[in-house]
Amino acid sequence: MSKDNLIQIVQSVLPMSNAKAEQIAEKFKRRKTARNEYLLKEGSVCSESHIIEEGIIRSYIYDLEGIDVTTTFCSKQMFASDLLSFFKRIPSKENIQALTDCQTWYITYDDMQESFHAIPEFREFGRLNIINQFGILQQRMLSMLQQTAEQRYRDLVYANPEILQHAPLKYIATYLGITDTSLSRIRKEFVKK
Amino acid sequence: MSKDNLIQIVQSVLPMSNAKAEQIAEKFKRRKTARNEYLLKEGSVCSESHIIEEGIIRSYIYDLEGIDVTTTFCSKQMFASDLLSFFKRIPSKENIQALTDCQTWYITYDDMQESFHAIPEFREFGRLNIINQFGILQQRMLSMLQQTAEQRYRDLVYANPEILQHAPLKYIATYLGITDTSLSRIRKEFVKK
DNA sequence: TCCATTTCTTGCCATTTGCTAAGTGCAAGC
DNA sequence: GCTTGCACTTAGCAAATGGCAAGAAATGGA
Repeated sequence: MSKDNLIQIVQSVLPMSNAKAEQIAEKFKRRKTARNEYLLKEGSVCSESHIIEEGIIRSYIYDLEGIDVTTTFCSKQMFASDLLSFFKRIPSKENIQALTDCQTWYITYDDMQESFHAIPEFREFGRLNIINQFGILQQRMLSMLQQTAEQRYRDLVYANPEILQHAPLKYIATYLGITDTSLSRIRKEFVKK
Repeated sequence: MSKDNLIQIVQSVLPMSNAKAEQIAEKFKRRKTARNEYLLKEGSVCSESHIIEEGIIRSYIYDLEGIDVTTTFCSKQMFASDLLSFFKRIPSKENIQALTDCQTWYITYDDMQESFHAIPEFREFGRLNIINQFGILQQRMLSMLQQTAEQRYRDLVYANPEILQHAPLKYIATYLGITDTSLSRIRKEFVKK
């Protein structure tokens, strides 16, 4: 029930003294979210940024034809929020939903903003988090440019096996940019090997 | 030769007084880069972040098979740098090269860092820039997930026609995630319509 | 100007992926 | 037990894309 986990996560993003890490961790509050509940619904401004302590979260949007497209899966120690909505204070196009029961640590925009200007280490911490998110997305973009759907599926299986256990196939398919039919075929081949 | 252009760009990212915008613009220096010259080579730490006043820039990396993959095209008013390398002070995997003669405004890491902690408006400006880059990448990821190569090409033609005029087909192809052969065929169909 | 190189197009065929529809298995609720 | 809905698989065919190779067109240097 202590914030030790959170403090460790903070220090893994940016090494700093325990005292400073505790000061930053103080700004976060805990929340439990039940399976299928939403952390954010499209149309509202994202006012909380979550760090996941336990559970699996999925973000998705509806495209022009009203089809649901998975934009992100998040699991332990990852950040879940719509950065664009959170920092620019604009309505979100994303839906963020718990795929399993979740425990998260979250900070509100107002608290973040206050700490951002008041605490130099928080500034660095915050900026680094955004940069890390950018790096993750950049890596994923590269995989879209270079790799086949099967390779992307293979990578996901090795990197985040727990996601596979909790997300239905159709969610994984849109995350990989293919149809559920194709993913089913890929998975069939994958089992053979 | 004045910094008026730059000041306008700063204010378009984050509305602020002329005085503040000038203060931020003061931190940037001008550079001319000749066609084919590099703003960054892989292996070195990115120590300058550029805003393009004139010209076209391409970023690319070599994948595992040594094939060159275009990660970004940048044109007027866009930002060119390897954010991961710039902010995390790690060696870059990217190469950033001028496709045409360019004029850019750039800020060094040290100057950025100093202003980031000293000037509240600069903090907001800097953070917003990263967020905007993130948003651009997110949008592009969506297009990879939902759209066909032809749709992506079509969007690029309308959004950045000047890139098409200066980048050879093979660069555009890897940017879109397809082969140059396929892009040639897509382009052929495109002309018909 | 001429040559060499690069860029782009095209054809042929293989592979991947999409689309539609049917069928199976499973779990929840009546 | 039965129905219903959902998740997943499978099949057949169509469309998109890739791989390779040849040749045309454009470019850049000497």
